[in-house]
Amino acid sequence: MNPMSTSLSHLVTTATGSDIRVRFCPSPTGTPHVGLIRTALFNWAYARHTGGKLIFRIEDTDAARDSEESYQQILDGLRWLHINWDEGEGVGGEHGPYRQSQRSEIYAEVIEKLKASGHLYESFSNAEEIDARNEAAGRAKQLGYDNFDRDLTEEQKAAFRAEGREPALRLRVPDTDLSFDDLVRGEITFPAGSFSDFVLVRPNGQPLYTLVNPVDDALMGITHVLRGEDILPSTPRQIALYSALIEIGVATAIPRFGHLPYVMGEGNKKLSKRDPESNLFLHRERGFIPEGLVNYLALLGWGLSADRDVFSIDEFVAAFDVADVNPSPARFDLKKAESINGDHIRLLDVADFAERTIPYLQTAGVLGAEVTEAERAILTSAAPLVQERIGLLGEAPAMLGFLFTDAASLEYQEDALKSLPANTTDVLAAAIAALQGVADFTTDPIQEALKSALIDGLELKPRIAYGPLRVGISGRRISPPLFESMEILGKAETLARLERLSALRGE
RNA sequence: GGCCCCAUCGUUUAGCGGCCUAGGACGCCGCCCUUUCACGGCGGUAGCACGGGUUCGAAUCCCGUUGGGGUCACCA
Repeated sequence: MNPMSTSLSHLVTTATGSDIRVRFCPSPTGTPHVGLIRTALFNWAYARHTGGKLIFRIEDTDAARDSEESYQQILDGLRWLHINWDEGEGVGGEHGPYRQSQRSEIYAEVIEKLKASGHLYESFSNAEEIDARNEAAGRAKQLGYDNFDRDLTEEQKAAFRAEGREPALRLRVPDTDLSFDDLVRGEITFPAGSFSDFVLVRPNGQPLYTLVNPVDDALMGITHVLRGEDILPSTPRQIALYSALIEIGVATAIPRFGHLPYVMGEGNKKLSKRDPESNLFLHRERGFIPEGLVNYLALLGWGLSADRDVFSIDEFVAAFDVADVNPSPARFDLKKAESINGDHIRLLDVADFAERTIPYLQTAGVLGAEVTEAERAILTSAAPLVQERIGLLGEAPAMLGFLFTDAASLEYQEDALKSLPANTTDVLAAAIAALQGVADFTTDPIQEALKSALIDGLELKPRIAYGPLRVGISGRRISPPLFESMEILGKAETLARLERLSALRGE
């Protein structure tokens, strides 16, 4: 470390184990993004793993963009994924209120202390003036603020006020290098001059995120800040603020920071709110189950072990350590996510699986709001048949729909009809004749009867023989296993369906 | 442009100096199982960005280059 750098390491928290306090502090704007949820998940897992606490705070200081609806959606999403918290909105705690919009007096007090101690100063420069000065000085204008107002005299300030201008408040940052030891990236140093005095309070007295976020973390005793890597460049400023807060007695220590890698979309860009895959609820609507999505999200920048990537939430918590997070960005791969989800669906207890398909069947109109005993019985019989062939619960309606209708209303899919071979009528006739003779209408006898009539008798290939039957009973080319499906439908219904298709073909 | 971060198969991840002629998973391609589709099983495809060092030995450490990303707001 060079002699010009400031070592603040003695001010950094030493909290470990159950003294660890992490937080999730979303800004309620829009629908929850999977990247946001991944951040929540890692914070949660770290708290649970260490026995520490997770604090849930709402950063609603942007009245123009924040909405109650978005807040409700965040709650909904967290609850769905079983992410709970120990302190904060909804559960209370000794550091409340946990909504920044309700903490104005607290900020006002901190601002006063910061002003009194000389850490803040009045800045009258506006953006145009800053640009103009940079240009005049031959400095790139992207360099931003030049600390121009640091040493304004009282006369100069009075002159600005006389013009009717009101000052913003900036923090005086140290003119030295600033380093910190990132939990996922290791030592990071920002050279002196690469970060400048920044605005904490608007001229109208409104505190900005730059102030309230660290102040709340300090007041709430946050020890570990796990957040997206997009705010990595602002960390030196925050550390500067922290050291000021410690001096005035508002903070006791600087937290440790861990910057989580981005969640990427297609190409080389961050998964944007515009990308449908970024929408948490879209995944739920399509039939991701919490176990599957949590597992996949955990895989974005972390791994359980060298040879396993399907694991339970408990296993995740038991093994998770932010130090093991991979610093490079991860791409959200829907195919892989669905595969993981399918594995979790297969892991479900069959009754649980059946229960979870109900909302999807209702949304699709396959089942009504009230599920009858008869429907439930059908679902119970059919669940094992589809559980191992879908990756998303949203596939259930298409797979099971035919079981909840009758011969007259069954709809045939166009591609299914097209797949019918020329001798369909003969196949159907032979199958009907064979099935009429089956007394015990269960899978095995059904299979035997059809095999002997169609495969042995007519010498058909299974594909040719059973294809028309599948279309006849399900209306689709793809369905749960045929004989089992016939058993569930029952003899009369099965025959009625085969006859209807036969009649249709006879026309 | 300044500053910062990142860099192993198409994707994700293992690897933290010798176990690596680089392992797993998804995807893709074959084959098997089979009443369709799946599931499952077997096999295959494909990667250490480049260049210098350090070392007996480098995917692993250091430096540089290149590439990608982020950030430079009186948004959060």
